[in-house]
Amino acid sequence: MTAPAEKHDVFKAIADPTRREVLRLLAESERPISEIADHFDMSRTAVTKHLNILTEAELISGRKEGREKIYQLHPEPLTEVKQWLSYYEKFWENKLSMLKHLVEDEK
Amino acid sequence: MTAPAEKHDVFKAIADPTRREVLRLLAESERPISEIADHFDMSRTAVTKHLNILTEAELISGRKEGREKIYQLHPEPLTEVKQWLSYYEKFWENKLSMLKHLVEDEK
DNA sequence: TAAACATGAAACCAATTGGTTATATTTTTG
DNA sequence: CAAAAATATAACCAATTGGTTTCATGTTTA
Repeated sequence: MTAPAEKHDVFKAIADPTRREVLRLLAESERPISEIADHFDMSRTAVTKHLNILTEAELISGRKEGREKIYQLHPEPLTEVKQWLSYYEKFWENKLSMLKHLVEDEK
Repeated sequence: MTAPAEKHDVFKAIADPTRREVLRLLAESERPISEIADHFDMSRTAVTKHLNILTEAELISGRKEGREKIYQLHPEPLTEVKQWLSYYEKFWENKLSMLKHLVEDEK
């Protein structure tokens, strides 16, 4: 009803350091595959597979432009991670407020 | 010099839905292995492996108490994910503020 | 103390992951 | 048009992942 049964969820997509680096590159600017691949010490084909996984998680999308395929960032799915994290923030916020008490007691 | 060369990084640790569920359970309260395992449709041994991975990421820790091993949550490493996310927040902040407006309108 | 309980550890397995090389297709460009 | 450029696709492979079953060990407890 809500999510379209995502094949690769965003948590798995960002689990790989290469894919996180791809996201960082595309945050700077959109890029064709070959330019992305140049940043890594692996084959273009391997990079393409990572791009496919990121695409399935809807974190990026590619459009064909002439003989190139240009990929761009779509950060929206990261909100799911942020929401998940927010549940745990209270645990370290408590420690912060405890710390705040300590600090205030010292005044 | 800083981090002790973590074998399993936190991004990989939270990539698995079973492990995220374990974290949620331990957020409620600390629990022995058998009680954690009762929540899943898999063997206790399989759950133990997930607990080991979470332990290596320092997201949980277990102490032996009699014949039980009690695990508890350590959410601190999640700050690494939060920091990573913060880099991308600027990209969706516009959309979030739109959402905030919607929520506030409902009050 | 014997049985039950909780865990640990080892061996094994299928599927997935992350990579490779080789070949084909489409699109410029000289 | 022929060659170069950019990508796509397929077949393959080793390592990792996520699970299993079996057996051993330490700890209560009846």
